[in-house]
Amino acid sequence: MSIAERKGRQRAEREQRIIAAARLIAEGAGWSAVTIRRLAEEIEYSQPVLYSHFENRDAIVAAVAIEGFRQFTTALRQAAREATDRRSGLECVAMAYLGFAMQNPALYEAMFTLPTGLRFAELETRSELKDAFRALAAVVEPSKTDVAVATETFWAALHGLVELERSGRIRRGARDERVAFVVDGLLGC
Amino acid sequence: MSIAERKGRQRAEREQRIIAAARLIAEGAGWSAVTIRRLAEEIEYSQPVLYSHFENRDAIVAAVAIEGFRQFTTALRQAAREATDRRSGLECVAMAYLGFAMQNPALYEAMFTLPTGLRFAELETRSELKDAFRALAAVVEPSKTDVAVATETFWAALHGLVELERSGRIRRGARDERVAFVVDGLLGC
DNA sequence: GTACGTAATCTAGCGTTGCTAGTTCTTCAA
DNA sequence: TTGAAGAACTAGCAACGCTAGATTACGTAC
Repeated sequence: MSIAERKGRQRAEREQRIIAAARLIAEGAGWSAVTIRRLAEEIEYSQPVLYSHFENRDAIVAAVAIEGFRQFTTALRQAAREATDRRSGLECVAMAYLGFAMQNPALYEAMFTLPTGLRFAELETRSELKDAFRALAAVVEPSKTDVAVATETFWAALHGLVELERSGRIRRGARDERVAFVVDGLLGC
Repeated sequence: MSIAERKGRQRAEREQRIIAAARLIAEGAGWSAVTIRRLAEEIEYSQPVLYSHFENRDAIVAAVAIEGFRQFTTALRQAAREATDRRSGLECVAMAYLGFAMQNPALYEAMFTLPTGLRFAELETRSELKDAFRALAAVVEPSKTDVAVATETFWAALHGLVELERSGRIRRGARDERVAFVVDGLLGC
């Protein structure tokens, strides 16, 4: 059995190399630079090999996105741990959210903007995606109103801030004030 | 001069036909179906003709987006006119915002997601884009805090709700509750 | 009315993309 | 040693954005 095990291990390693290469290229030159040919060259295999790992290009983006959600959840949980009270909990998580998105723009794009075919808000939703939502819900939790609604709205506000700031639709620089505004709004309810 | 005028008129008409075709195809089959070849076929001219009107494909998307912003501003202003008090003003505009995005998904995508090279939050920002922001600011206006910050945050929350709802990341159906949540937050500040 | 020069338009094709059919090579068990 | 099964490669298809160069249409001057 050890031969089969070795093969499986090598295959998994190669798959990881594909995902890592995709993420690296995307972060350096944008997702349009992530082509099958470029990835094949990077892992030193021919193009059809990639299709034995992933159904199509979107599936590669999806794999990067899943990895991103794991890292994202970790970042949010750590931020929540540094908080002292409810207000600072919301603030820390909000700033961690924006920081993550700004420091990993291509990763965030894979997670939220690019077509990946990932399922959300459904039964078949992958655990990585549910965990991210729960990490947000954790700091919203002690709320009088519906926690699900509050978390969804909190999430939407943060996602909107990310997208509008990154596309230059709102001013750079007033980020702290806007976050404070969101937190105040949430605390008032 | 009338010959030159006629030519200019016909040229402008053809440009409008390109924009209309792009929008129609995008709304029916997604932006990936909007190819230069397809547009050329639609207006019954060869492909290079399109490049005498627009620098590249992105410029066509941008033209659709500009048209979208005009229509968008009109919709927001009309919604604001139907309001009786501050709360209903925010609610009406918020619902009009979400309604517009959901009824014209491809148009909204051109306006906010696709690369168009449009300038925002700058001196050279086109009037159509500034007008949309002002229509939002109008209902936020009677606020104690910084109106710019409040408007940007309001906008971000609405944009986030659109994107998360459309990509299926938050539940369908609880839209009204989330809008109420946003409005409550804004009124509390 | 005719010839000419400019402007408008088209044909054809380049380089790149995602993806795949068909072939060759490698590996392992009998 | 040999033959089957699996793994990987070569080569190429159709479609994409975009453009150089040939061709046609048209307004103007004689």
